[in-house]
Amino acid sequence: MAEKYNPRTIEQKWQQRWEADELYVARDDDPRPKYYLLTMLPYTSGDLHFGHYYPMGPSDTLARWKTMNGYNVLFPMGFDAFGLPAENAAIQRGIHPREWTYANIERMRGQLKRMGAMFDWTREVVTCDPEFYRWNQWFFLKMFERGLAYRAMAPANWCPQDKTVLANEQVIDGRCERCGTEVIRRELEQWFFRITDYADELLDHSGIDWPQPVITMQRNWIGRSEGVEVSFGLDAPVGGEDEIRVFTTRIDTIYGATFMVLAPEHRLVAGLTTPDRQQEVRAYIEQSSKQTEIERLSADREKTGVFIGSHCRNRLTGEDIPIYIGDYVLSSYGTGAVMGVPAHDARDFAFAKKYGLAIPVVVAPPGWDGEPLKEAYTGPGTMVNSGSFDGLPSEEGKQKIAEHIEAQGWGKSTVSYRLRDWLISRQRSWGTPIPMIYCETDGIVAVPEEDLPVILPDDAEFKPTGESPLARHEGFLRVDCPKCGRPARRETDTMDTFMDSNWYFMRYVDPHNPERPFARDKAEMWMPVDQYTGGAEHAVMHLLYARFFTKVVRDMGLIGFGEPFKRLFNQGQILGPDGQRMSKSRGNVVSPDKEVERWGADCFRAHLMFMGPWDQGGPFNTAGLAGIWRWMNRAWGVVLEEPGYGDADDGSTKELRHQTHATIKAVSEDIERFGFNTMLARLMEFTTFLIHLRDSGKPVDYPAWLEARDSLILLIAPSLPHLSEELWERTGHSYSVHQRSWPQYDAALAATEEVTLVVQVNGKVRERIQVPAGIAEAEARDLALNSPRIKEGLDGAEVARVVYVPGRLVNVVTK
RNA sequence: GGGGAAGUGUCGGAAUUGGCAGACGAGCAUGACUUAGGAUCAUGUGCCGCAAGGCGUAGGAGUUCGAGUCUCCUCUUCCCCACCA
Repeated sequence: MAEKYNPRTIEQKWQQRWEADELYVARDDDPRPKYYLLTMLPYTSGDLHFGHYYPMGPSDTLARWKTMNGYNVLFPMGFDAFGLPAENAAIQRGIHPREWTYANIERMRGQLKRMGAMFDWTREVVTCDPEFYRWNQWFFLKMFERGLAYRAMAPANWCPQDKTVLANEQVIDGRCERCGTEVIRRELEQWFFRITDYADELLDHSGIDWPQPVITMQRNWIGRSEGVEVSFGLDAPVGGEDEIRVFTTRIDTIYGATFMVLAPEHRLVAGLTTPDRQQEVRAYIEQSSKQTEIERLSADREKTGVFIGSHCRNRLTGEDIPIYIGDYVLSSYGTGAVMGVPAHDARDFAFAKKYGLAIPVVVAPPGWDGEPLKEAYTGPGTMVNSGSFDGLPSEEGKQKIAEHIEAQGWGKSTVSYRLRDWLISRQRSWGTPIPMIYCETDGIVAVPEEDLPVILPDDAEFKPTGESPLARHEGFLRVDCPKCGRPARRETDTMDTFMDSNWYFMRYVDPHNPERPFARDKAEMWMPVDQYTGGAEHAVMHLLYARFFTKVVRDMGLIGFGEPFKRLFNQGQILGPDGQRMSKSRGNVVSPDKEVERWGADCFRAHLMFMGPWDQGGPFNTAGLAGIWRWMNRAWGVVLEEPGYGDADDGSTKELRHQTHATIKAVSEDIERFGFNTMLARLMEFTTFLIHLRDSGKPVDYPAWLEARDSLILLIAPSLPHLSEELWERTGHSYSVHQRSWPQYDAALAATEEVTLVVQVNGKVRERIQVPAGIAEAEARDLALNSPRIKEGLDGAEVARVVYVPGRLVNVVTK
């Protein structure tokens, strides 16, 4: 009786040996073709949880499988370490965020190692390490030089009591989470990246193999719309401007524009407000400044607005229309002004109803009889009440009116994007300092490259005062102007942490380079990433920013490609046993550490893979774990306890070899398409087959058994790295199974010799006949038609036609 | 309101191009074994029916010799975005 399978001793033993032997260190000078497999790095929140385990097992399986297929695989890991949770934890515990973060990294690294993945830890990247974030600063300077980083006003959540900026998650029901004061939106000067310069290029996903839903979401996010920017005249110039510009995608409806709505923040509002309207307008603006994101979430909230006393001219109709302000108009989209066409826009319709404005129809719905509309008609139709354009189909009218407006010099066809420039300033202290200096004489001055990195101070005090520790840290704040040498002050804002994830994968190729973010030859050797895996929640933000940044780095001449990730895969999300997202407050958290301790890393990883398709996710259950456990023990047993060898009959040896090669084929195909659950099902079937053969008592052919047994070990190596290594050693092979080649199948042996021919009558299955795989059509038809059950089923009915699917099915259709 | 994904036994799920619905695993049932091991082995397990047979992939229609798969409508669930002019 062989020794029993004991994951605890085996897993620890091999993990130590692999590490000592540097088995998984990727070499730059390896002659094999490269394969860069990247898994999104974890945020250093504390413990490794299911959300981390679920993506890692399958990607490690891929990495090992690629290695066995002859690739020089780069499979790095790191830690996303900047961000608000560290600051909050620091305030709560009265320690520096660094301490908290590095302690978490220590623990998480240990947990990741315990998983037994082939991460190359020599390339670990930690984003809060000055050796990493100095290059964030360097890139920022380069972008500033290129005009891609600029400063502008932008609203932020502001707590008037604490005098601080709040992140969205710090605003609870419109109030500051600390002091409960009502939060207002306040304009602050902040830094932006000009991502809109790349909007059109970012819409182009050709040449990359990404899931269609992600591409669609990015396209919607960028939100390109074609329309016309057209101006409405003002009688008297206001602040030097004598018109109001609006953007519209429905220029065909302009004859129906009966009012104008400006965003409350629009620059012309003050000048256009008449004295008698001052009070009401001021009140409305103040109220809308208190609109928080949360309040704005309700789209079907009543549309409100205030007339500001002035009019502007619809140049096409020649009529003057009233000007309102309304908070449903956003200053950040289009021109911050909207022409109100109540008949053909649902919001404008509601607005006109509420304020008693006219609703003239200018695009007639099909079959319209001239009656007033009960709701806005937004579809195409025939132009009416539109001067010389009457009678045209509205699509054609769009074209004609646009031409007319351009000819008159009232506006032009243009493109508008939903995408806005990327606001990267964060009024936080646990992030990359923005390397800028403000000097009274020289204005905004960049920190000279040789002075990088601008280091986050170690001794900043984190106290719940609501004020940024950097702004209060004299040593950090005070600096001499690099240009004139006079006293100046540093920028105290830090960068959005998406800056880190923009390029961390580039740093992996050359993680310790002190001179550059990375050496060009190493970048060219490893990049772009061949396969990226991660959660779908990053479909737009991270994945769009990283694409943008890669194009910027390309335009800087540092790399020769513009797309960072050739293939993308989104794994699903793992939920608690109750189907809810796991969280401590719900009490449904299952600790992966405990499960690993109990069953071993191999078993736990395999179970997560077996639960269902990787892109699906779903509720975790421990029930099925036992199934994997049993299978692993059966595999252990069948490998180590041999059958009785001898002169086997031809049939059984042939069947054994067929099963072996068919399994290799199926497993290879499953892993290729990330079908880990079906891959494991195939391996279970193969294991059962081998056990039955061994226990049948019949003699088994020695070479065929060895082929089957070794194939089984090799096929489970990517998914059960420890168990396979142990079995490989115990069957007398030389270390390491993870350096062996993936088994190849013989197509002839893998092919089945006999198939089941399904015979139907009028689409209903009536008979199944075993036939040779290569059966000729005529023979199959004969067999089917002459089968007694079919004759019976036909019951004398006349055969109209016979459908034949080669090697599969005969369908007899009666009249 | 817009966009995306999905709905198959008791449960997780399987089903290359439309071609045997329910692989594999869990659970359950019966039996064997002899143990106290998260045992193992055998058999069974979609529903109705004694049976022959019929019915079955959220519901309804359609295309087709044939639909879990394709088309349309309805319902349900999950995710993302959200007044985009």
